[in-house]
Amino acid sequence: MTGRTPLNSERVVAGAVTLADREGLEAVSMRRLASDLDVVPMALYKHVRNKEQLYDAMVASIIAEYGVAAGDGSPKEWREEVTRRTIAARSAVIRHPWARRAIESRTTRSPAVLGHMEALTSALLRGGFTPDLAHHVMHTLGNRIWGFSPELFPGESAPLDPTQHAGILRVAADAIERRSGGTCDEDFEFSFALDLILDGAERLRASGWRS
Amino acid sequence: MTGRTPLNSERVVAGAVTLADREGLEAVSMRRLASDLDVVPMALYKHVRNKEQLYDAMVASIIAEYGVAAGDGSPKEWREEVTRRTIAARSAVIRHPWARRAIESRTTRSPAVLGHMEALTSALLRGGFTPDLAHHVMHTLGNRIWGFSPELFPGESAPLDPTQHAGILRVAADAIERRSGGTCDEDFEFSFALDLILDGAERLRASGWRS
DNA sequence: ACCTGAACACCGTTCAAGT
DNA sequence: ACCTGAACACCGTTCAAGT
Repeated sequence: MTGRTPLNSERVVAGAVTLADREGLEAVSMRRLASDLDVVPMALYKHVRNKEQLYDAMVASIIAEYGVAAGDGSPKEWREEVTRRTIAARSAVIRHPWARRAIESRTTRSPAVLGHMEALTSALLRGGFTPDLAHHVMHTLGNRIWGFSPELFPGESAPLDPTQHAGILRVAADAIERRSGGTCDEDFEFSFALDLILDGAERLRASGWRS
Repeated sequence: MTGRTPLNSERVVAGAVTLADREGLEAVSMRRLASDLDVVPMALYKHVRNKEQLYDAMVASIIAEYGVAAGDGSPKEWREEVTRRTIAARSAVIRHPWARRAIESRTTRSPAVLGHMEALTSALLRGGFTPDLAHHVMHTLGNRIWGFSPELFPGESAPLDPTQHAGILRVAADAIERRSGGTCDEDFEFSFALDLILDGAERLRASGWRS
């Protein structure tokens, strides 16, 4: 009964992704994954060199989802292209909450990573940006190109009580929480930031910016 | 000889920071820290509840450096204030390379975290931003308020060879690496992004932006 | 009352012994 | 040649036994 379906790297990686989706990244240990796959721990080492390389493969499989979600139809106007791919990345990262930490922990430039960066860069170049300016704009977009919405305000759940935090101003607490406008809408924040940055980029491009 | 200087929470946290500075965050284990402090592992639990709380304390001690580095003199014009504090944060994070991962792993809103957010928010409010717009601008600055410069291009060391990556365009590879302008200057990228975002913020403020 | 050695339930990975 | 149980060197944390 053990090993009915023979193990291969795809099954290993898919198992790791499923496990991370269900119980978080910290649940993904070689031993636990092996037991989920009904296999002895050592068997995994036939298909992945070590745990680091397993993480690499998990990240690659998530980034592959970016392109799929982006549709990849006919080439669009640069701004639409950048927006579409970035939002696609964001939706993949939202589907796999562990992906953010996993992506940030990687230090190797995988083909998947490069492919995504090239798609965005090419859109900017086609849109008339110089290589220099395109590079700076990519940096300004920063982690947002990976679909990360900076979680500025960890633990949003508990309301911020100024009386509990010595000296914090009521008006500042309100601004931090944006209590006036109800709860903070992450989708809105993401596209607000994207628009502000792309507006700035377009302005620099149009004015012929040089370093 | 063991326990010559009696242990206290400050010594525990300082020891953890030193250890992380020297050997990285992953070297900070309760057992290893205990042995560095010439103490039995269990002794640490008298001063920190568990490892999570030790991380909390390490992060708090780093964020405390932000304010120190920022000088905290007389109140400045909003843009100078935001820039100064953000750069101060960046320099602290550069001094402690593990800090970024540690800060991002925290989920509780500590007084140190709140204090930094309040200082930035207050500067914006004093500068004439509405609480709403101040909130959105904070989101747009994103992780940069913690001094993180998004490491877009992991493994920058090895030059990007287009012939090794199927289909990547030479011109895109150049833009990604910015080979034309020499190596990528992280300091320049950080202040370029900061300026672009603060320019955009100021424009929205001046035009009386409303959602 | 305080302190701590041993134990528990885990890790990632190696390696030698078994088929 | 392949597979894998046991082992190694670690974890964080608990707990009971010793002073």
